[in-house]
Parts: sequence; C-alpha cells; structure tokens
Amino acid sequence: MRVKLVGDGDVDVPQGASAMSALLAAMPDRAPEALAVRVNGEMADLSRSLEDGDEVEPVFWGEEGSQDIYRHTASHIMAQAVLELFPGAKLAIGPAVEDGFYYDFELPRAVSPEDLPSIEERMVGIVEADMPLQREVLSREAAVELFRELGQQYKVELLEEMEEEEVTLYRQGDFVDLCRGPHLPSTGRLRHFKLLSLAGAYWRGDEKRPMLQRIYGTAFDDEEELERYLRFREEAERRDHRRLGKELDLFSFHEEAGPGVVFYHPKGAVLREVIEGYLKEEHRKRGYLMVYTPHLFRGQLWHTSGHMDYYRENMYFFEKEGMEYVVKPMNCPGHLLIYKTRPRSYRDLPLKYFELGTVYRYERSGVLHGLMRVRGFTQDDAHIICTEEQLEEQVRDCLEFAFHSLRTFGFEEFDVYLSTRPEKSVGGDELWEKATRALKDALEDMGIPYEIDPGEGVFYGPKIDVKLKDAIGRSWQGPTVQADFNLPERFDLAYTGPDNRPHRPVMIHRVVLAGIERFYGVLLEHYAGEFPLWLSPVQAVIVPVADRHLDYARGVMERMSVEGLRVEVDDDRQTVNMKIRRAQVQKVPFTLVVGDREVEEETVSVRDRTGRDVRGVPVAEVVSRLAAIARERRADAAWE
RNA sequence: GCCGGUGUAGCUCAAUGGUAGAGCGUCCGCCUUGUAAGCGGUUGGUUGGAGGUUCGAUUCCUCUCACCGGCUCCA
Repeated sequence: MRVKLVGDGDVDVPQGASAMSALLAAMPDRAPEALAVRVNGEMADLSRSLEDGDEVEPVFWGEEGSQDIYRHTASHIMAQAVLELFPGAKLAIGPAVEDGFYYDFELPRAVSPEDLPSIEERMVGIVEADMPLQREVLSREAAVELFRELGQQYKVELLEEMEEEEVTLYRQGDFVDLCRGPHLPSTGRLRHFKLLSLAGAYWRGDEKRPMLQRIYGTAFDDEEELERYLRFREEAERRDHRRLGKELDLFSFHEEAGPGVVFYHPKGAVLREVIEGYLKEEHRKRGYLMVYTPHLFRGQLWHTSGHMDYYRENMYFFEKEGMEYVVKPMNCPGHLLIYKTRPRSYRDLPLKYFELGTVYRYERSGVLHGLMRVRGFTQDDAHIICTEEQLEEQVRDCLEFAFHSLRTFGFEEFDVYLSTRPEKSVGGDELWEKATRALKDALEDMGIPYEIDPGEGVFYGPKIDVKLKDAIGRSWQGPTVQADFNLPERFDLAYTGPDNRPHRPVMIHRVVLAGIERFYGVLLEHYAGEFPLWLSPVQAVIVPVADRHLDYARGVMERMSVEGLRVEVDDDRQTVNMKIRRAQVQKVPFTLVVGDREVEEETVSVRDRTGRDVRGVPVAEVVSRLAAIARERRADAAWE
C-alpha cells in the first residue's frame, strides 16, 4: 500500500505497516528521532498501523505537540513509580499541563516533600529500564473488568461515564493505565524531568468528592530548557510581592487584624497615592465625575440589586437595632442612588460616576494570597449610565482608557476575553443578548482579538476581561468592562428623552486597574521592586560623605522637594559605602553623593540603580532632569 | 472551606524530651568616611495561641489561629 509522508512524497509500505516503518522507509536518518506521528492530522503513536492512503507526518522533539506527549508519558512513569513505592495507591488522572504534568492519587498515607526524591529515583530506574509503552484497544466492559480487578475504582468510574464503546490502555512493564495517548514509544525516550510540588486536589475538581494527592512535575527536551524553567520559577520567587513588600517596607498583614486586609506602611502608601493620583487625574480628563459612597448599606438595597440572591456567599452582614446591614461588596448600588436623586435628561447622558471605592468580599481562607487575593480592597470603579445607542461607544472608550493606563504603568501585552451569561444570573435572555452584542461590536470595531469565555459573566451582565502579561510573561487579571441592562431595571432608572417621555438607560460597570491591591502586587512583581522614577516611593537618597556636608545635602533635598521629588538625606554616621549599599538594596533609583568637591562646585555625584556613576553634575541639572523624568512618567530610571 | 506543609529575636535561619543560638538589624561608643557591608560593645524570645501527656514540652498529642503550595472561586 502507499502512504503519503507530509513534505516527503509518497512511500510504499506493506499492508498494515506501522507509522514508524513508513518513516524509516522515507527518512531512515531522521526517523529514529521521531517521538510520535500525525496520521491524517491526528496525533498517534509511532506504532500505529497505517491504512492505504494515510497521510503521515512525524513529530520530532521540540516541535509543536511533542511536549504534551512526553510529559504525558512522564506522568505515567511517575504513576508507575508511585505504585511501586506506595502499594495500594489508586490512580485518578494524570495529564500534561501548561508547565509540565501531574498525577492525582489516593494514597495509603500522605506523601510529603521528602518522598519526591525517592519517587524521582524510581522514575529514573523506569526510564533506564527502557520499557516499551504498548497500546491496547479493548471494549469498555473489558476495561471496567480489568480495572475493577486491579482495584482502581477511579478508572472504573471514568470508564462508566464514557460514551465510547472501545477504549485504549497503555502498558509499560506491569503498569497499566487507561489513556487515550499518544505516548513515547518507550520509557527510555523520556529526557529531562523533575518533580516539583505536592498539592491536594478534589477528584474531578469537585469539593464534595474525595480529596486526592497531586504530584506536579515537569519535563523538557533538553537540560537547558529544564534549567531555564527552574530559573524562571526562582525568578518568580525573587519577584514575589510578599517578599518585596516586606523588604521594601511597603505593607503588612496582621494576624490580630484578620486575614486578607492590608496595612500600607508610609512608603507603601506613597506608591498607592501615586497610583490613585494618576487615576483621579485621568478620570477627570475623560469626563468622569468623582463620588464617594459609604461602606455600610441596609440589606434592603442589596435585595433590590439582586446581590442578596446572587452574591450572598461573598458578603459580610451584621445587625443593629433590628436592622440588617451589609458591608458593601460592590459600588454600583451606591452610584445608582446618586443617579436617582433627581430626574435626568438625555442631555445628562452619558453620566459617568467614578469612585475609588473600598469594598469587602468574603473569600474562603484558603484562597487568600498576599495582595493578589484579599478580602478588603479598593477598586477604581466607575458606572456609566447612558442610552442604549451610546453603549458601544462608551465600551470602546473604556477599553481605550484601560489600555492607555496599563501602558503608562509599563504593561504592553494583553489578552482579551468576552465572558457570557453564567448559570446564576438575573434578567431575560433578550437583554443578555443585547448586552453581549454591544461588547462584541465594540471589540470588533476596535479590531481587538478576543476569546469567548462561556458562562463566566457576572450575574447582572456579560463582561470583557483584559489580562495583562508581566515582565516575565505571566498573565494577570486586569480591567473589566461589563454591560448591564438589568440593574437599571431593578433600580427603575429613567431619563427623559428628546420626546419628553421617560426611557430606561443602560449602564456599564468598569474598572481600569481593577483592584488597587492586586494591581499593586502585579506592579511590584512586574518591576521586581525596581520602579520607574515616577512610581518609586523614594526617588533619590542624598549621601553626604561626612557630617560637614549635611547642610549642603539638606539644601539639595529642599531644592528637589519643591519640585515635587521624593528625596531623603541619609544622615546616619556610616560609611559612604554602607549608605550607598542601603539605597541600592532599597532599590532607590538615584543616589546622590555630596562631598567637598560637590559643595565647592554646587554639584552632586549621581549614581543610578544600574551602578552608573556620574560626577560633578550641577544641582540645577539634576533637579530639572529628575523632575522631568518623573513628570513624564518615563519608564526608565537610568542616568543616561 | 478542603488536602499537605510551615510557624523559634524586628528580619533570615540553627538547636534539643532537661533553664534557646547565629548572622543581619536595634541601641551605645570609636571612626569623618568618595560609589554595594569600618571596628568594638549592647539589646533582644512566655519558641503563633489554648489545652493535654510527662518529674520536666519549644520538641510528643489534641484543638485553634496565621502563613505557604494546590483544589475551587475571583478584582
């Protein structure tokens, strides 16, 4: 029979020949390097038998799709090792994932990090034994029978829920697993791997089902890549905002105060103030009206808004004088009350209320995470009340605003998602349809590529989510824009149209930086604490060489301060080296050393964070240059 | 919330079923300093909290709180 080798012409092979033999016939040199094939575009093992006319394409190491294959094999090898070390272990599932692979087990005892080396060692043994992975096709009933005999009830459960009548198994040595494949032809082909961490995970992700033990690992083609990945993990740890927050004295959490609520220290507060100042300025420029609303509302208002029904588990309640109160988890109802204080005309719309609104949301204790996931946080929240016709344009403005702001803070890459109606939600299908359409149109008009995230909208409306990529390529949740036809109805909002008749407005809920706390954390990790000048809590430290230069140093500080620069004089009785080191460790952008020569010449010696050192710069020049860099919010903080 | 881990001085981290230690920091001296740690001394802890076992617990057990890695959820 004849099969087609993609890019390599046709090749004749015997009836029922394997993919590998076809590759060997067509490209004897490279074939042994293949780890799988695509047969008619579908991933398959090298051992797959071909049919006349099949199109075959080899998959080599490093090529797209190869990673999933060997990582999946790695997870089987790990499972085999775990079964050997923990007799009686039950296997759940073990897929390849973005950064590696994992396998979920039910084990006779808890695994601990100390077990990982011995599991890894067993895995090395299995790789060295170079066991072939054999694919078997059998009926679902037979597979159920087999796994029942093996006591692998999770596999039995999976099989019982499957539709297919035929399933596939992979065997290596005496290890057998239910698996769709494909896999490496043998365990010896696995290259570089490492076990990384342990975790608990519910069977099928369902918290009502048993908690299993998950082991995470990763695998790569070559050692270099594995090491690069491990270095990436270290880099992420080095940038951890919780560590930097402590080292740079920015914020803290307190057991006495409860989890998930942030205390900003003076330096941390400066940065927050800079961020908020930027937001206020930009909102004013764009016609937003700043408002303040209280933190406690009567329960009734939250019934009107629907939060009591749809957001209850995230809300804090208490009671006084027989009245139910809620600590606000969102700002929208408050803004709507302001809207309703007088009759509104179509001439007033769009009406854009902006608030740095502090909200409290109950989060389960296990999900809290530094500044990234807290219970009390402040949003740069706005509600735009407008006519249906204005909606799309307003959405576009919001997106433009959001992208512009993120770029100012140094983020350049974004992924955009459109989230549609969730199961638990208010309002009729027609309203949802209209709202979703408006968001979609806005995205498409702006030519922004996006993906649909089905069922991930908020209970009152669909939303656009923007995720930002940080300096080391990680994605973070950023701005959201939500269209809402429901709350205007629930609050009975109205405006008078040109026809002098009442109409129902629509509204947009949107945030730009979103939760200030989270954004603060992302920013800290993005810059690894080395902020551009305009964001640095302390922009310059002046280091007098000896006590006799103190007055001069203070004079320089004064000249900088009046230009709005944040400057300190290090008047400690310490060596110049020590004072420079302290400024450097604190990641202060500029250190200005002043000694006899500088006093004499009315200059300073400028040292930037990269260690560059320029002597004899006139004070006037330093002041004006730094002030300009800060005012223009320039990204760099180097003295060119 | 659940699974696993961790919790010792302000910070980073040692140690032991028998009255807890280092480095850095703090403070006090000396040094008056030129681009990443000058020298000496001093201070510092109910070993997260409560209970239990024990002659004796920081160590072992139970409960609890917080944190870390995940599951799940979200700004």
